[in-house]
Amino acid sequence: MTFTYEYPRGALTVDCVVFGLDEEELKVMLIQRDLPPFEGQWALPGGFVQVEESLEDAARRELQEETGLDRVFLEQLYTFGNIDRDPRERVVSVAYYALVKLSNHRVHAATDARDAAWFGVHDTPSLAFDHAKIFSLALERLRNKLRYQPIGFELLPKKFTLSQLQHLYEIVLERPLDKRNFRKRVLGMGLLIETDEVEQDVAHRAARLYRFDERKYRRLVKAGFHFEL
Amino acid sequence: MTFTYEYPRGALTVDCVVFGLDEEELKVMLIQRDLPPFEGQWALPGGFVQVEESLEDAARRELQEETGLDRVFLEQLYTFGNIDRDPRERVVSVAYYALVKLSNHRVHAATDARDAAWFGVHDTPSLAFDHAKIFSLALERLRNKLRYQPIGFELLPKKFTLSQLQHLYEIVLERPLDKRNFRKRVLGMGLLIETDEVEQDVAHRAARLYRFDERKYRRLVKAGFHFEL
DNA sequence: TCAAAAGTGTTGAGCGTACACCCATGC
DNA sequence: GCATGGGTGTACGCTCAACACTTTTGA
Repeated sequence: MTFTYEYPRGALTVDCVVFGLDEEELKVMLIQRDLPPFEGQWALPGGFVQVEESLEDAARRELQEETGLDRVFLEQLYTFGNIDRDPRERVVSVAYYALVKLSNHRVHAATDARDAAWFGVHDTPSLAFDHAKIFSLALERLRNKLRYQPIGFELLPKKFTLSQLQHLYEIVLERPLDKRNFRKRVLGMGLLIETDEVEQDVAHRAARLYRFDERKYRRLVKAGFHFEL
Repeated sequence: MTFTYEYPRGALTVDCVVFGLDEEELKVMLIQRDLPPFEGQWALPGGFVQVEESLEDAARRELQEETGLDRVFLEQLYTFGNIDRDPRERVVSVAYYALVKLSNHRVHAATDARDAAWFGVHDTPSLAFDHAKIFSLALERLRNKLRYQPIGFELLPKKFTLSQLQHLYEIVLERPLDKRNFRKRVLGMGLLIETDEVEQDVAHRAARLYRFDERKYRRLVKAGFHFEL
């Protein structure tokens, strides 16, 4: 079966830059292509948008199919449409970036490690197509957005310590932060709920666990509040 | 002549939200459609992306063809890909927003006023497709971006008074600003070049004209500076 | 001389930043 | 008891916001 049009049409794809946070590093999920072009090279997960699915649905489907990731934070990044970005034909790609709680998903990546793996963001292999450009834009966006939107919590488990949160910011922004000032600011916003639990199995004083108060955040935003850290 | 593919392909369009600044108001350029669907309704300028042109080229070409605008500031906004956004078939649209110096372009809009016209952003007619959504996202983006990037100058003539600049900010942000604080901040950044000219033909004391120092701004950005107002 | 907008400084409050020590826990 | 990170308060400087009058020019 074929489909015929009066004018030539380019193909449309989605590509996803998936970020996860290791203990010590910000990571990105890459897959190893097993079809030409760029066979054997690493690339961002992604693929063709089907004609009866929305862009975001396509991104989620591809993530699911290629990496096993599901129900992640996903936001549109930019659309790449240079003529020669794919050697085969004209392909326009809508890029998304995703944030995942790596601890939840570590297993998937490991079991399927032959063709999907996490790389430190400073330690990526050379990428197929213009994926290096997409990746670097995503990283820049993440750094900017982290400062004025509470998206960092998407990278942490539901319950986390203030130190974990601080390390997240230090790792992504690549600069040290003062502990007392950080805690003052973050607690001062009133968006963290103190749980009655503490860390387990640590060889020192156990830290208190907090949750992000999503409901309260939404309410405050409607009232004109804007997060900043 | 026809073009045949193995899988069905959606169409790809660009749409442009063009902003201009009147003396008193922020305006948006709309065109009146003279083909179905939505014949006779107002819509954003835009059209199909050709297979051998980049997305930005397509946006510039459509702007030129439909509104006569040329060499404007243009930046990608977002890509809209819901399945039913076009009643005919699947159409994905890459939206751009543009900023123009309205004084330079007022003539074009006027001479071609049957099918292209400026509307106050609070006084727009109902729009075809999902263009109302695109427009409102563009407006939101403009308001945010104005605060931390020097894009406002794109809406003013090359040489402008500090009052014009302040009014621009007041109109777009929709709140009054203190004159002395505004001048202090904006001059304090050192990005305005004082010319030796003043306003002409005003019925009161003529204000000094300034230019934005684009070269210096670029240099500062490379050194880590970030504009904020 | 009047109208209309240009231009100009100071002060107080609140915020961000820098900084060091004791505490709790597990080994 | 010691190593490891958890948790806490203060003081200073700077930036931001509030605020009113004089000057220039053309009509």
